[in-house]
Amino acid sequence: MSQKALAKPVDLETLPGHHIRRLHQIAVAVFLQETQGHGVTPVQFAALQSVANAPDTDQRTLAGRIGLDTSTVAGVIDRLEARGLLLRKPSADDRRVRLLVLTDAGHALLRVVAPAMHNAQARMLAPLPKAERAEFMRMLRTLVDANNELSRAPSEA
Amino acid sequence: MSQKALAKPVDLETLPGHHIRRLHQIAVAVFLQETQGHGVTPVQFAALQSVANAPDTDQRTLAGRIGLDTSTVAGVIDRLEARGLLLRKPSADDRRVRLLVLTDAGHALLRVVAPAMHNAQARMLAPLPKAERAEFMRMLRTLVDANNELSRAPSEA
DNA sequence: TGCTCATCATCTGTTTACTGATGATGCGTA
DNA sequence: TACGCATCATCAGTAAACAGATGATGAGCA
Repeated sequence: MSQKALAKPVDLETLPGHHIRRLHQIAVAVFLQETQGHGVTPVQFAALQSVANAPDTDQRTLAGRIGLDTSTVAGVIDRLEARGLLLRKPSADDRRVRLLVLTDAGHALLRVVAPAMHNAQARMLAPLPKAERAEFMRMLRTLVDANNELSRAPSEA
Repeated sequence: MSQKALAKPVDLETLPGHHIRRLHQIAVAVFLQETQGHGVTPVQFAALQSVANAPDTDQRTLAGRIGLDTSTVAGVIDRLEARGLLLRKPSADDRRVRLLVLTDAGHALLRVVAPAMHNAQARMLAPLPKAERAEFMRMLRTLVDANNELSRAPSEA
């Protein structure tokens, strides 16, 4: 009876969270492999592309669009600005705000990286039979949308 | 013609990697919410549970089991050891190796946290109709298994 | 036996990602 | 107009996650 109670074994393989973490690691690895040489991370790409799609947005809005904390965005933008890919312009309307715009170098980089990025996305889903890929994406979207408000920077509709 | 070429717009919503990143953020947030007060992260839980399942494993093997870099494991174990949840014992056979074992406190914590962790997993998949949850898990597993060797610390079979 | 090579753990440095706090500014209302 | 509160960006601190390098040890082979 001096035997201490041991924790019940739990198979990590049965836990969704565990696989989601692993898949995220893999997604990042594939992205970096395909875009290697350009020195862009998935998050940096998302930030650049989002600013390209909608110039002159403030950092808070960008954070909402790509699903990041504003403090995380600050760091990401710091690095992109340091590399001359994007600019922070003061806003004429509100002196708290800094509006984001791509530089020519930023646009050029996006154009070069885009095909590699699309390859990465394709490679990631390739192990699923073609018919199941859309299904997987649909479920992924369902889960993200439904739980959206749980992360600190919920994507705004 | 002085017009510089702009990057083609890309909808981030169509990119698997983007949603996978978001879902991972959500999974972590739900886990922390459910286990709040115990101060355990998902990765720390995985490390503890894995050592509980198989005591006396070295850090390299643990890294493989939970899909982490050995350098990442070093940090995770540092924090768990500092909290007295686990011990690094020198191995009698090989002086390079440090074998991991849970302390009583480690076992106790696992027992307390396990139900909360299971709640978190259930909540995460709840937005999918019951019938689709197993399907989602199956696809997840397919993708992770197929791309396993891409991450730095591939899980060993 | 001694050399080379592999292996285990660790360290440094970078990027994401969060919490919680702070400074500067804007805005509504008393 | 002035006060209080909200908002935008940022900072400090902590935790994952990687790459690449190093130190200590083990193991096979000449």
